[in-house]
Amino acid sequence: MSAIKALSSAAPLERQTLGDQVYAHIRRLLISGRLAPGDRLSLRSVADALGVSMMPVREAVSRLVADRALEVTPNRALRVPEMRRRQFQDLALIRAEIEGLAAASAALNRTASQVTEIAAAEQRFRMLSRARDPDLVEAVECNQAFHFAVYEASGLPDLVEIIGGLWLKVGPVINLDLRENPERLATGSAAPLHAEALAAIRDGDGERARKAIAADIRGAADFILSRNRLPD
Amino acid sequence: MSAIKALSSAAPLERQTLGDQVYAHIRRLLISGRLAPGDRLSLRSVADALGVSMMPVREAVSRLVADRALEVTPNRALRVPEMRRRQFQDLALIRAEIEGLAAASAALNRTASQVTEIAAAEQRFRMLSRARDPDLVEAVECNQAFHFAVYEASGLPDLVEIIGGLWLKVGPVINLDLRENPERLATGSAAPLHAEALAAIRDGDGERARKAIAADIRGAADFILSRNRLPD
DNA sequence: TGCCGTGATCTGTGATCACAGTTATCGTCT
DNA sequence: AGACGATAACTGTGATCACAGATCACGGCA
Repeated sequence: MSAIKALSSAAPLERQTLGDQVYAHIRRLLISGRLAPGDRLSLRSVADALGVSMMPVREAVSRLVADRALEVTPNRALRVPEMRRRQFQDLALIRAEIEGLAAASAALNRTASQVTEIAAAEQRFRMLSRARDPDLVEAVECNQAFHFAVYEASGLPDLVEIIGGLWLKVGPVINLDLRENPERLATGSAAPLHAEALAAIRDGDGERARKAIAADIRGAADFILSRNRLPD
Repeated sequence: MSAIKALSSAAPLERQTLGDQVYAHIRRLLISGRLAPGDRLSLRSVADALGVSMMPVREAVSRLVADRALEVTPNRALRVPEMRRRQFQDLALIRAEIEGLAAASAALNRTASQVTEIAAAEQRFRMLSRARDPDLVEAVECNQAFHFAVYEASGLPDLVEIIGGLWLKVGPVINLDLRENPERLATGSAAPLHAEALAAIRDGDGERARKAIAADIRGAADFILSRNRLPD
């Protein structure tokens, strides 16, 4: 009996179906901006590219369509949705509020190890934004790592999931912009606001953390809106 | 050419696939509480019950699983997730903030016709909560209609969608509770808080609307938590 | 040269089959 | 009678086939 106990105790074992893997793959492509608004896909081409059958792709795509991260037009065309200017503004407002809530909650509920993790992510991003010729893909990933380190520290997994859905929508726009305006990394106010958020979370000051994260989100959104690359 | 113009102007034509219909069907069952936490389903039984093949059900279920409205256990069992006490508390906090934001936004952005629609929904709910032997299913639907009339008036469809996902999670718990404690309809503070929210939205007072909706949500959640029917 | 019909090709959607793994049932043995 | 074990039924997952509808390119008519 002890052998069985030993096995069962070491088996969290959440299985990864092929559909889950395909979902994670396309999701990464979207958040990192490698799939840009307007890009078209097809179930069969994705299936061939990933070396799987059409079924797991269908499962993954149906989830992404439900998330509004992809859309199926009435013409049966599958593509990354275009984001209208108005919608991008609205999403920035929503994100500032929701991610601000997560940051405030993180300041109140974070554990010590979470603080060190956030600090490490903040340092990585700061170093990268000061580098002479920063790797943009890495910068995007570092920014994401910092933000979600904060959000995870909120202790509200349902909230983190909602934020993940929001990033899935704005990811293509934000990262496509960063790729075209790399100077924003150095000149933007992201790095100091991250440092401010980290300090607030360390001090347990919820309102200060909320304001820092909200300002970070609004700053990036305002920059992109000023470049006016969005339709409408 | 004028004939073509006449045709194209009258064709929004968003098609409803079978998968969409099955999704909407199961979603209604969940939000109205007819599928309770712990209930088990199977793809084939649902397909047979709805008279369709297994495929549309798979598509609908995969979306609901992504929404955490259903779960597939490692044993390949498909069921409505149990909600832990802590998660329900967290969701109430999140809902108060997010739905409060929607209410505040509604107070600032609502149109005249939206105000009349909200007022109509408020009146229907008030009448029903005062009735001697109220139809519980209808009461649940009226409550939902009022809340979403408010949220729609925010002019933020992305926010409404997020709230829909939250209701999908808490729906089974809330409506199961209401079914077992029908007296809460009359004794609870839902009706006056709805009236307060309506008045605030009519006056364009965002903060008052936010507080009223947040209080409504917290009131219902506190009642359910006091009944202590949730595990953990 | 410009426009429109037409067929080949590709699209997502739905149905059916195959399979490995689990659960439940029933018969058998002690 | 009670516990065990084999077998049958059922589970979600994945692959393959079928189909209606849409797109695109090519060719013929004006």
